[in-house]
Amino acid sequence: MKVLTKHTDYAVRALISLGMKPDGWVSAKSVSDEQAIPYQFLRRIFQELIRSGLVASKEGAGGGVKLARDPYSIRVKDVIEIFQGEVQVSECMFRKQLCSNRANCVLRHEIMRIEQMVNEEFSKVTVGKLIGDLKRVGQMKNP
Amino acid sequence: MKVLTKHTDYAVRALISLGMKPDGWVSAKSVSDEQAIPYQFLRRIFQELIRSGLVASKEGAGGGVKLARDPYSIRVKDVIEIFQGEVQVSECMFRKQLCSNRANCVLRHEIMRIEQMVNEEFSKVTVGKLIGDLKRVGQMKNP
DNA sequence: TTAACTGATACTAAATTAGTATCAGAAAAC
DNA sequence: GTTTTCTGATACTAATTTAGTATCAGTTAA
Repeated sequence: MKVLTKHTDYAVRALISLGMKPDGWVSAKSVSDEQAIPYQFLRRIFQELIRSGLVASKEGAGGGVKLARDPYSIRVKDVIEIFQGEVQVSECMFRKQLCSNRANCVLRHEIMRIEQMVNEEFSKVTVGKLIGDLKRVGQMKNP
Repeated sequence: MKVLTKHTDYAVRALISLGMKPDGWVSAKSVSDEQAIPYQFLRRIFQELIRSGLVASKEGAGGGVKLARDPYSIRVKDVIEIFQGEVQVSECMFRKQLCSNRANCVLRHEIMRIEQMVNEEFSKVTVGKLIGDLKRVGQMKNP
């Protein structure tokens, strides 16, 4: 069971990459090269991130992208929701077939509890925190 | 982001259904009808559960399936692993590209921590527990 | 011997994920 | 003022996973 898709994976890595170069515009091409992410794929990922307000862009030569917000305000949870939708443990288990009373269903609470916990965990991890960790350990491949 | 697939969803519901009728063999057909799970799909799900040792089967008329183990020993985590493989947050994020030293990577620990937490949560939920909850609330549709 | 079952396996369809390609237009550089 | 470097938008294909169907063989009880 793979929780995160390539979209999310690449997006987080791209955001970290941007967050480590806070001055000026960075081209999608350079991020693509640095992180070994297919260029056209990354372009579309950036477009989503721009639409969602996490990234700002500037057209034309000398343009590019950069973080639009404080790295510590960008949570992995936000990125997941952009590319994979809200975290849902199961669309229907214990909801359609088994429960007649959704509001008070004990099982639903069980499932919701796990959903909430997963969400909380992914909320705790921010791009800023990841950059901090990376700098502390000094393991970023191409800084 | 949907964490559980239909395979897992149906399997858990089928296991609950079996767990609520502990005496004798139950046909796949009756579980299919009761839980509104497509018959042939459910057949294949049972075959997996049988191979994995969670369910026992008996061929021929009067045969069918039943739980092979104590319902409290069957964890949702086990079912997930049968149909969706091990819980993995991300195959490669921070593993291939960013980390030069896997063993000591702080980020890897971050991800691993979430993986472990998810696994623990799904381990806490057993078929027996779910049946207990259901009985307590009396909300199983077709008991 | 027939009806009710599982065992095994091959197959199709739909949805999601991953990746590519192309054209238009903006801005800087020359 | 044209060329180069960039994003905006969008259409497209390929691969993989998920979901579901169909069929035949063999077993057991009535």
